[in-house]
Amino acid sequence: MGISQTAEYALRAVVWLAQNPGDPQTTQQVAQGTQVSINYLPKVLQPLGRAGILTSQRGINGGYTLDRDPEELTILEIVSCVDPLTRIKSCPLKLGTHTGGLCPLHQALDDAVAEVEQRFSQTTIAGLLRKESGLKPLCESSPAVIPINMPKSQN
Amino acid sequence: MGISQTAEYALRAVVWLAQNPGDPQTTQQVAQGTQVSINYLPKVLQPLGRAGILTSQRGINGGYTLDRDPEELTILEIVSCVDPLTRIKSCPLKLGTHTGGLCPLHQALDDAVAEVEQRFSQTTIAGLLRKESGLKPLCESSPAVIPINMPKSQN
DNA sequence: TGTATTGTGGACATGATTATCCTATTGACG
DNA sequence: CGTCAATAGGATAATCATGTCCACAATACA
Repeated sequence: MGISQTAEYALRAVVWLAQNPGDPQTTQQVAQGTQVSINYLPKVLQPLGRAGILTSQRGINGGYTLDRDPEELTILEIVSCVDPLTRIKSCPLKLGTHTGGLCPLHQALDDAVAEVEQRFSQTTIAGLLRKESGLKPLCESSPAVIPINMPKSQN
Repeated sequence: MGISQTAEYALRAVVWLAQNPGDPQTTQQVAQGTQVSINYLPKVLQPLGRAGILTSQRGINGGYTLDRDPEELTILEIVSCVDPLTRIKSCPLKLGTHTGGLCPLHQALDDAVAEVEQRFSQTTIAGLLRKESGLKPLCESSPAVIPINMPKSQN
């Protein structure tokens, strides 16, 4: 169990955009910077666009731009766009309709999810960028070196 | 994002077995009690058997028996058998080999997983059974009513 | 107005998870 | 030893997440 690939990719991309404020980043730029497949990345970013988290612009000098203040943008919002946390609202055994709470097992499980939700809602993108852990957010300060003789369309 | 179906099923089954200590429960009994498909349940329980959490006995009067003290058996152990939490050990972008820690993003994500792991390691099956929340762990105190004219092989 | 650049969206391929079913094997008991 | 009850394990299907590719639409710029 863990975070999905898609959510991982979305977070990486948003961090990348936050690190490059103001100038639109093409799919290729984001893909290289975040090590996400250039083919898959657009699929990941589209929901973020629809949610108003980023803006996409076609044509020359187009690309993706972060459309939200990183100080106000949380990990939770991004994750929710592409792979929402699933809280347990009612006992998954569809036995007699009990309107009360959850049984102890599912309460414990949901508590864990609630805890994660809480954490994610308190972690902003700006917070990540501020953090000085020796490492910049995406592990390297400069884009990956592009191998020479790079075949077509790899990320 | 959430817990996998398989892990859910495993937890339900273990709770069921803990509620029926001492007498082996057949696949059918567990499946009915936990509302898990009778076809899939054995697949879920096998890893638990190999891990020594439960014992399976074939033949007449056979079935599954919990082989561990519920006081010492945690949710984490069960989940780990069938769908382990994936901690982030090193930055998933395989850029330059940095032996340091994680970058802030992945540190934040791993912290969340660590928190869940911690919770799960502190929640014992016996603890769930003790809890008096009005509901018994599997939401009902008695097995589900079996519909008459039940077609073959449904759980 | 034309052309190069860039994201959009759909069709399709691949892989993992979830689920079903069938045969083999084990064990108890007469 | 034979028979019935029960799990083990493999083959297969169905579904969803992930990933690839291509034709199209939009945008900037000359």
